Amino acid sequence: MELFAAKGYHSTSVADILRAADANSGSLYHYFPGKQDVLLAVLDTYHDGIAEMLLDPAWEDVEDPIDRVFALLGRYRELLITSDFFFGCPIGNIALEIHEPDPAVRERLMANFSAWQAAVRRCLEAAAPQLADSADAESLATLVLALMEGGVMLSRTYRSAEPFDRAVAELRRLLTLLSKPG
Amino acid sequence: MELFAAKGYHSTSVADILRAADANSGSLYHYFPGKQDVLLAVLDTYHDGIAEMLLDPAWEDVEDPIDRVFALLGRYRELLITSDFFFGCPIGNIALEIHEPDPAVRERLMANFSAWQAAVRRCLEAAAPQLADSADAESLATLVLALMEGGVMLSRTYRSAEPFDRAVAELRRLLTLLSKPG
DNA sequence: GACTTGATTGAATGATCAATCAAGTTTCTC
DNA sequence: GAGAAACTTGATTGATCATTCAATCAAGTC
Repeated sequence: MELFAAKGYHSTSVADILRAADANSGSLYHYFPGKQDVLLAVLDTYHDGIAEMLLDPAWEDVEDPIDRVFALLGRYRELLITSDFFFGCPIGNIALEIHEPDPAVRERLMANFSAWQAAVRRCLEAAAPQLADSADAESLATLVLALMEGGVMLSRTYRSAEPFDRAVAELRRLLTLLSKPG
Repeated sequence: MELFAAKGYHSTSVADILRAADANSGSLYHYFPGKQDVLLAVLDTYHDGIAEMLLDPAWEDVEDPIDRVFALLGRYRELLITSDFFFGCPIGNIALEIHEPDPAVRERLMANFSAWQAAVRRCLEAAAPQLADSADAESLATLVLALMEGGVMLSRTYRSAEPFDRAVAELRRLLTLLSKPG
């Protein structure tokens, strides 16, 4: 079902899904009204599994909230490297691929983005004591998400971790500058 | 020819192109070997016209190099708003849409990204006297590009300028923190 | 053991796609 | 102005797409 992540929505034919699932078209259309509903189910699965599939593994050995932000970003870096820059962020891919998204699709995309961003925001709120009072967790979390999506896009295009690493390095610098002295 | 920006590459059929160009299929295939070569020509046009079409208009009344960075970002914000969040960054769209890009396509995408980033880098280099010595123009320019692409992606999905504005606000903060005191 | 229900099969459908090509028209060349 | 080259036309092709559907099958239920 993670074909959409690899090939995108439009480029993944129903035949591809059937082959991957080892099923027949009739079966698919018995369970799903159409191809888009398969996408909805995939997006819901992502959303429901963000903790178990993404956050928990990334944060297993990381306690410090700021380190957790970078551990999360590290997951995406790792995915880029190990897939030879083939896989990026599945949500981001679909978000840019579907240009006039159905309300149901857009709703799921937003929910996924929001859940990711909320996880980062909670980290930054937990790190509030270490940060300058003027630091805005919500706004910073948006920056982290935008930077991750953009960084993944660039690194995938260049087939090099360098753009991603540079963007993350500058985020590190921002958070360092926002750290309370002492 | 800017259909690709609106609908993306795959979603733009050759028939769409023909209708927009008021031409027939035979004419198109007289000038282009195939659909992908139309995309290459569009990407080259973007690349060749980045100064006249994007940078010059954005910077007409802006001299300060840091202000120019934000004026450039403001262009994308404006495009989002005026198109009712329909248009984003055409290069970013295609970069994420084409998952296994032909080398010729990928080369053009990289060239477009690099030209954009170089323009920002030159601004930051011109602003070097105002900035802390440790500021890295190349790395910061990558951050600006990633942030723009990610911010546009989010704002398009949410159909709200808020994510874009938040990411830009945090960039502003970073550059403020990097400014030399006095 | 007759009947119902839900799941599965895979060929068929019709739409759409990029690309082709033979026939026609314009423009250029001398 | 004749002939060649460049360009245009639009119907056509074959591939691929999402979707449908009549049929078969397996597992309960009374």
